[in-house]
Amino acid sequence: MAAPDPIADARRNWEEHGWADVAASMAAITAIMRTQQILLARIEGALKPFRLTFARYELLALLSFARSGTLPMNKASALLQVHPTSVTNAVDRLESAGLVARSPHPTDGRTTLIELTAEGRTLAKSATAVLNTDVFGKSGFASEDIDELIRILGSFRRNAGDFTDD
Amino acid sequence: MAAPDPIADARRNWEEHGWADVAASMAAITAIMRTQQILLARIEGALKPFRLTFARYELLALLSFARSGTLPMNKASALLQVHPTSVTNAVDRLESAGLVARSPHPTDGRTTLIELTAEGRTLAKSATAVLNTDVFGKSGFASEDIDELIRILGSFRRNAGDFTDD
DNA sequence: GCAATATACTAGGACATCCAAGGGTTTGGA
DNA sequence: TCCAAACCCTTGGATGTCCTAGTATATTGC
Repeated sequence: MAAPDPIADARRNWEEHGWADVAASMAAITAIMRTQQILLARIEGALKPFRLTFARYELLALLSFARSGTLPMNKASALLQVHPTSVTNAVDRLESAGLVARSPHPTDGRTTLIELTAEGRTLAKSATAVLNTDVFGKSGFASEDIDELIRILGSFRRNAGDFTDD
Repeated sequence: MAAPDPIADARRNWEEHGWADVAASMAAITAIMRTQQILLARIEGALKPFRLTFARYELLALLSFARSGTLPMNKASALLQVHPTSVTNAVDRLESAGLVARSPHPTDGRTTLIELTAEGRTLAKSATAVLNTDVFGKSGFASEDIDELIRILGSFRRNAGDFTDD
């Protein structure tokens, strides 16, 4: 009836095959991968009733916090840290659902602005409430561990060039 | 020239909109998502010369550690913690590349065994060496932080039902 | 022994991500 | 002024993941 930890198994395999020096690092990275998978599944589950995926939700949330309620596509791509084509894809679907609208940039003909519709704003608010209550509010992390995670992962991301201190 | 941290921005937004109680949790979870994205990109980059993706590499590595060099599809699905159709997909491509082979289970007609070919075993070994040297060996995590991550994420995964202590 | 239930794998479809390439718009240096 | 380089978005293609069926094989219970 035992359900052993596949990551602990992998670590043992690494150690037994001459890679003991990187076994812990491998285990930590694999654990991050798996944790992300679990969290993403929870998030997608919470968003399902809203007919939203996490990618689309993130875009809606980003727009809802923008002062003007609009953002250029490339800005959204940079802030969400995803490929521009992923934003195109998300906007296509959100636009079909009537949650956002595209409009040309007033002065730069290359740029397209994304704008939240009233319906999009309402849905973003509802989805955020559910996400906060059902996922973030019940993450399963101890609160000291949350601070540790933010510190460790923040250090990693800064080191990876994800952002710089101004 | 500042490149502020998008996650810190999001956390501020959360706090300013009445969700201060879950803002830290949101930030930690978002950081996990982003860290996974960065790590996955590194891994895929390291595997590119081998014409392998991470999903396919994981399957090869798993097979290379199996005593007999073979595993039933359902076993692989359970150990990799992915959907059975994902394994079907990976095996299809690995089989096309001549790295694994399917064979019927000797006693259970429902089951298909995946077997590593000689070529697959060689490639797995080379890819592992590169991954260990270029990714796991240069993760960018402090070694005390690696232990912390393993502890925190291990606790989370156990809590999430990912595994049980025997 | 045979029908009902359970298990294993695969086919088809929806989504998301990235890369490569193409067409339109701006910008900046000759 | 004018054209090349830079920038922005979209299309098309490859992968991967999951879900929902559907087919085939095993196991169970009466």
